[in-house]
Amino acid sequence: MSQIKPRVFKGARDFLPEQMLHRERITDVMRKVFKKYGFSPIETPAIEYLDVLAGKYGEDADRLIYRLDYKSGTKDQAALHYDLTVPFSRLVAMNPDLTLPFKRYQIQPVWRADRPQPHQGRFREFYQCDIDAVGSKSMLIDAEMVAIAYEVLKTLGFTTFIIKINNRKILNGITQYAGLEASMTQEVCRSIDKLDKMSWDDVEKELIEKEFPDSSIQKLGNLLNKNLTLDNLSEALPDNALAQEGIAEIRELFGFLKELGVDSQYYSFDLSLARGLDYYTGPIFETKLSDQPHMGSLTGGGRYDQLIGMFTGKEMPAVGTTLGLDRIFTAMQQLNMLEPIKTSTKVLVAVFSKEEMKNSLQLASQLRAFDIATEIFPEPDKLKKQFTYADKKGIPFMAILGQTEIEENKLTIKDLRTGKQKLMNIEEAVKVILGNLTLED
RNA sequence: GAGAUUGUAGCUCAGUCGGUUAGAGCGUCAGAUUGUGGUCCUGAAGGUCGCGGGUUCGAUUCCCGUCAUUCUCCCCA
Repeated sequence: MSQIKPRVFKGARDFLPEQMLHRERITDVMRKVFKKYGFSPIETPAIEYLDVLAGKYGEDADRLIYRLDYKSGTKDQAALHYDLTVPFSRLVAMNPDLTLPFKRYQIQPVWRADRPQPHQGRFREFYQCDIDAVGSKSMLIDAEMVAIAYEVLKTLGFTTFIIKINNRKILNGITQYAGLEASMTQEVCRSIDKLDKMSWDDVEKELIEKEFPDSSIQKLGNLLNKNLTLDNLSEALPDNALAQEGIAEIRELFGFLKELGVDSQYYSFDLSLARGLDYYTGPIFETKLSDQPHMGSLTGGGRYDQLIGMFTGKEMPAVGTTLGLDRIFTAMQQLNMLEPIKTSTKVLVAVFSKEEMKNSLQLASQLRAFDIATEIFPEPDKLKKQFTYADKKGIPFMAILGQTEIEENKLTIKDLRTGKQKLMNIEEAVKVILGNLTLED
């Protein structure tokens, strides 16, 4: 018989319970925080018409969209969504009667056809956990994006992250100040972006290689060869309306962050942050781990006031951010933040014989009525085997209900972690399993 | 897309300066008084040495190609 070699698609992964339990916990934290700020869930199809997606992200990213063979080359060509922001914008365009501001969250996988790099948390299939709000230009919404990212990461136990904040308007202003075409912003940003890894001298060399005019490079150098604060930058560009507008926005945003109670050691203005996606128009943010520099950004987002207009012809302000589940999960693995766990079952009810099975089933029902995650061994078997099963799965308690217990109308509970066990009634057993009572010797 | 790295048991890796039956640890399974696991002991199963070709009396080992993997750059969640 011929066999097919089982394999997973490159850059995609299977998740076993020991991973999924953690991933679910992470998204549970997110959902809770998202809802706390008034965001409501939506979902959009994994598949979209190519023309909905194409031309929104920029040339490089467009190439990474997974196109589907189905009806290739026609207007109806399909593709897997590359992110959740563009499909969401499409949805907003198709639902003009949404009550504004509309705040939604969306947790779904997205697909990108680039080279996987697991160590950096880079995959072809990965989950984005998006929050976006449309219909308001208020910097308070932008601040909420940062506040939510902060709260989620903090709750998960991260201590070394930094949310970098910049503004597309400032970057455009700098390009303008350097006497370059607006279309060059992307290229300038690409070099500016490297300032967190390279010195200005090295970036300058690169700009020379890219054949930027000397005068422009010099002007860029004046701004970039030192770590500029927002105030320094403002003083350096007194006549640049674009940059000043961007600076004012960031100041307002920072003000809101302070009032929202976000600890200022976890965010900062960073001129070297230059997010590549084409659709950003205002503030942009990105989270890095200072002790995991190889790891890609954990979160990223920004304001995109023009994107929805590409579908409606009418400008509609919007801002959002995405929390990268796979990045967060991978970082937590690498930082040993995840306790090994294989199951959420709290107790395994042993089964002695066919006759005593109904007693075991009854006990299981009683325990479940107390919301205790209970498993029952599916058939009578040697106790040893049932213990081994519980031990391997990491189930903390065994409930033993044999002839002796049944006669006394009690049961034996054993804590597999300590090895202690005791004959008791059901009420007592519930307390022990829930951790409200400790087994004594 | 550019460069580098590695490919031997389910996993992590030894090893053969080219030579007969390729090893270990962990894991898996089965035993040691049929109401007690995780420690210990005994035993067992499990490998076309990535694939194709070349050199050779002989290749898992050397050479070429190929596929795959991982890492760095680029970019991103």
